[in-house]
Amino acid sequence: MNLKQLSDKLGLSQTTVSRALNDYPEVNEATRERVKKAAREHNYQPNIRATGLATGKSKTIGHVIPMNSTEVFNPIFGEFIAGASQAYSRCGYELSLTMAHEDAEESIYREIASKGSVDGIIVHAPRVNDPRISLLQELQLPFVIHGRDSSNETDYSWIDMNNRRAFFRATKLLIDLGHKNICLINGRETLNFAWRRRQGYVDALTADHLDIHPELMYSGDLTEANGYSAAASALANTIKPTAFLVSSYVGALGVRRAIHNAGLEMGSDVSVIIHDDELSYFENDGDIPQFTATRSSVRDAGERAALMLIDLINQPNGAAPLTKLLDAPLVLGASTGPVKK
Amino acid sequence: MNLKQLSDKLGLSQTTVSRALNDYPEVNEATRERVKKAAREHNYQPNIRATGLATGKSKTIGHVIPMNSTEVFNPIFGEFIAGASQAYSRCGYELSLTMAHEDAEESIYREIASKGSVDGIIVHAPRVNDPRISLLQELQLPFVIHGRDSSNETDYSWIDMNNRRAFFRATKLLIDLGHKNICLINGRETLNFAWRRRQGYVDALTADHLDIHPELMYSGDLTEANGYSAAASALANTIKPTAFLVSSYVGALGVRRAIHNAGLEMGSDVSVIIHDDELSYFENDGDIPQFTATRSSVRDAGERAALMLIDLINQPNGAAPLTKLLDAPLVLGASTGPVKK
DNA sequence: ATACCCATCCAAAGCGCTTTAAATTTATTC
DNA sequence: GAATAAATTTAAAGCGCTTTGGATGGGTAT
Repeated sequence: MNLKQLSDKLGLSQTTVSRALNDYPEVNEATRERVKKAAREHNYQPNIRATGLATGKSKTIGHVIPMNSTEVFNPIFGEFIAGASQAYSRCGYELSLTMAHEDAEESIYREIASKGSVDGIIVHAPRVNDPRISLLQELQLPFVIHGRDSSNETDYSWIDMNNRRAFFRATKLLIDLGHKNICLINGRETLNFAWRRRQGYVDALTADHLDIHPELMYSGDLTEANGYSAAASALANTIKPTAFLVSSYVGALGVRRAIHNAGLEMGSDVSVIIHDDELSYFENDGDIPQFTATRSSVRDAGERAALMLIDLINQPNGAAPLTKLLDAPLVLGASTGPVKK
Repeated sequence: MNLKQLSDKLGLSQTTVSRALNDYPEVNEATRERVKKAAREHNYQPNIRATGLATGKSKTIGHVIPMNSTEVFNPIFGEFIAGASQAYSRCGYELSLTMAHEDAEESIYREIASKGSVDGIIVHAPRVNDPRISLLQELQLPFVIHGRDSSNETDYSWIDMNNRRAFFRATKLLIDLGHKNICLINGRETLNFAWRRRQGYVDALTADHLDIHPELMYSGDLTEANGYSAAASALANTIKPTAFLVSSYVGALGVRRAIHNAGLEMGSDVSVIIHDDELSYFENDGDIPQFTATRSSVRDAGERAALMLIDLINQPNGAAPLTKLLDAPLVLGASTGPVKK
């Protein structure tokens, strides 16, 4: 069923039917009701490509997920997108997903822009000194970044949590508990979020005049396996950590395994603080959460980011960039305690 | 830059330019080269909506992810989609993602179909007696299911692993090791895959004339937390299990925690076999994998499913359904051993 | 009754592409 | 060299929608 068929059936012009359905004022209320009823009955849906052609809008938002050579698909992306899609379905947008391998990244973004299949895009996992920002500015495609690029001074829209601050506070807590050898098991530090978390960690140690040991700092894709091997090798180190600061729940599961394997108890022998993105598969709550954590819902961030982008798209051109900084409170769980003498 | 501008610049008709770019035979080779060169230089990309309107194809595949009230986003979906998207980018397709809440499921599928925004869809997480199959058949939209509905006798395209067989073999291995009280920690058994896995488990017990204890069978979203609480309560049971069969790696991480918390050692005190979907965040390999597992790559399944669907779309109508059954070999790891007397 | 105003509704153009039907040019045959 | 066939190219229609620029007609003021 298309517009023509529907309007023929109603004995009206396509113009009137189209206007009735899109709530234009210049159509009689009785007519509008009649049209809407018929549309419902015949299950009429305007062809999205035709609408797109006519309006120049696609009502589609692109999400571009960077893939590096390790080919790891981070569950965080899924959770963020689940949040975003709630906003999309409320606002009548569709979601188009693209995986962009690092080596072809620029051409992928250019192609998306020139193909005109999306009205805007969400940029995931910004790096330190990320070339995508200026590229997208050049391409004139509205975008919102999940995260920031601290090294970029230009104006752009982003939503992020306060990574530096969160890890500063987490480190401070461990220091206050008497820990001196605190091992940081971080995400890839070419990524901006990880870089800022490390800053928070370093700043807190510095503030308390504690030594910074490079051999206590790990960085990489935070898989369970990597969390395990980082923690295992840290525990075998000459400078033996009494506490771990882990950038993700999943990585912390590996850390927990390493701690157990070393015959130690988490919470008493060794303290652990994680950052908890509140992934639905990895809830860390309850009366006493398993892990002490800085906490910030990535699903919520996804929903907010989507709404910001939709705002951006609907604003007249040259709109001021939107930004949102989320706080990640520190939640006490069972995995931290005073250092053992 | 659009077709008209490009052809004006070249002094050719739109027809010829379009044909040159789409490799139609009726255009002079020299002309074709000239056109392609110009297109490259001006970074011309045909407008996808216009192409779609003209051809009636959208070159887009829809993935519809079911969301139930627990709002859990399974990492498996992400991994499957990562695989599928490889096929899409090779074949020039886009990927459109929709989250479908259970209560509005039918209308969402209907809307997708009538809006015509996709050429076909991938159906995730089929249930036992899944109404979506007949719905999609009625809607005449090509589709491939990741999984099957064993209760549906009609012909449709699917890709699945041999769930029953895999869990039969896994159970058999545990029985051979002397285990009698084997606890099944399964996914939601309204989902077909989980239902079939349970069949395999029950069949193996039955084949060896072992008792089937309902209190040794758990079913639910296989999160870490649920895996933990299921295993913890099983271990506190009067019929104390000496082995666990866990439907996912993530769930098994919770089971592992429960085992440790009970002061037991995995592999010696308690055996565990999991199903390993080879999620990139949860590798279970190495010389001796952490867990003994039935193994099947869900990313690979995603890629195959995508190719199947593209085949289906490009075949003349009334094409025979495509099906693919993947085997899930049993891989020995460190988590299994003979029962302790 | 006349002029003017709204409230409604409609015909047709246009979005950027593909494809049919036809025209034009070039090559081949006798 | 005329007739015919083959190779190229083009004009124009059409995909399904929105939107511009009128029509149409009843209501109101004069």
